[in-house]
Amino acid sequence: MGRRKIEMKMVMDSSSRQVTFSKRRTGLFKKANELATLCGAQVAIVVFSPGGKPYSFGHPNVETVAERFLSQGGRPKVSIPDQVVDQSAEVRKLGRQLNALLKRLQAEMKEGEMLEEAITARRQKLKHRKPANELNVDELLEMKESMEKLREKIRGRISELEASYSLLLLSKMAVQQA
Amino acid sequence: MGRRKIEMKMVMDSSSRQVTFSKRRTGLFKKANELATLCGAQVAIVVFSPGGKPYSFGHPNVETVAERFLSQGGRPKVSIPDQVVDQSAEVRKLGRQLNALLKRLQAEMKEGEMLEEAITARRQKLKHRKPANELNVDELLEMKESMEKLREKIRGRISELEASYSLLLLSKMAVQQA
DNA sequence: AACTATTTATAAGA
DNA sequence: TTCTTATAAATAGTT
Repeated sequence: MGRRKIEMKMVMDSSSRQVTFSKRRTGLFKKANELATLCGAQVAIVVFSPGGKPYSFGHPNVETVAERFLSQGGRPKVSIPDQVVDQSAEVRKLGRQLNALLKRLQAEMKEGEMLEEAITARRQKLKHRKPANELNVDELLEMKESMEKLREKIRGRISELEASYSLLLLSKMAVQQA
Repeated sequence: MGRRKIEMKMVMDSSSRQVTFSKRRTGLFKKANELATLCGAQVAIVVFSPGGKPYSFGHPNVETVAERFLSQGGRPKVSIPDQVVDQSAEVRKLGRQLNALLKRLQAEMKEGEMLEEAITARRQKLKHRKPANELNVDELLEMKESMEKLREKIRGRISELEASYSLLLLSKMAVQQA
């Protein structure tokens, strides 16, 4: 007797389920490897077995995919664990990246501050030529714009921070696959 | 003509490669979904296409898989003495705090957005009573104030983030050295 | 772990 | 991208 069609529902027998998991995980990782080889794509996979054990696959390796995700911050939010790498080194690396992000964020906030000061100064000058309680709408718009830009930048940085943070923690929790 | 066997090498024609990628990525994600359904497994996948676009799959979703790494805490490579177990719990605690901080930060940025919207709305109302290109200084000051408050809050959160992050790394190092 | 009868995935072609 | 089809590949049930 050969293969039979099965219903796409949770396999009830826990023993069969474990066998199915093992076979299909192997198949999944093989497919992933073929996708990477044939197309030059980078792939990272994490799976928890029904028994709760983590397994992972990465091409060329998980850290590379993780770093790429960090640096270009793809729209989808994704996180990855690790295989057999030196964990402490990886953690430090991610840590440095996180710190760099924080520094950039702070620099950008300072920049925003300076923008605001420039606007304030300009407002002071204009005061000499206008009634004290009235201001040009252009000024307000300019200020609003700088505020929006600042917030946009900060929002972007926070997304990056969250991604970095997830990766940092995941890499710490990485477990070697048998 | 139907399917033919292909060599497991990079597909040379870039157009065919793109087609192959698209088909196989679909297949991979389908297999991942079946693995999750049949076995009750949690799965997360990230793929970069040859063109550099990120794709992801998660069951139930990628964040949940990440969280699971966090909460069930994969143990460090080195066997841990009893007292260090408490430390890894401490690491998780700090991790939760850091997450909470990020959430608060985002909430506050949203709040700042709403403030700005309120001001803009009010400005629209005032336009009916004043020349179109002039505005009350009170408005500007109010806007400036809300902007400063927002920035102050964000600055505070970043300090907290940095502190938490440092503690997190320190705890991690302590665990690894033990 | 192996073995196959079948189902499923997919390379080409349109 | 989507569909069709011949065929390669994966795998459910069994040993």
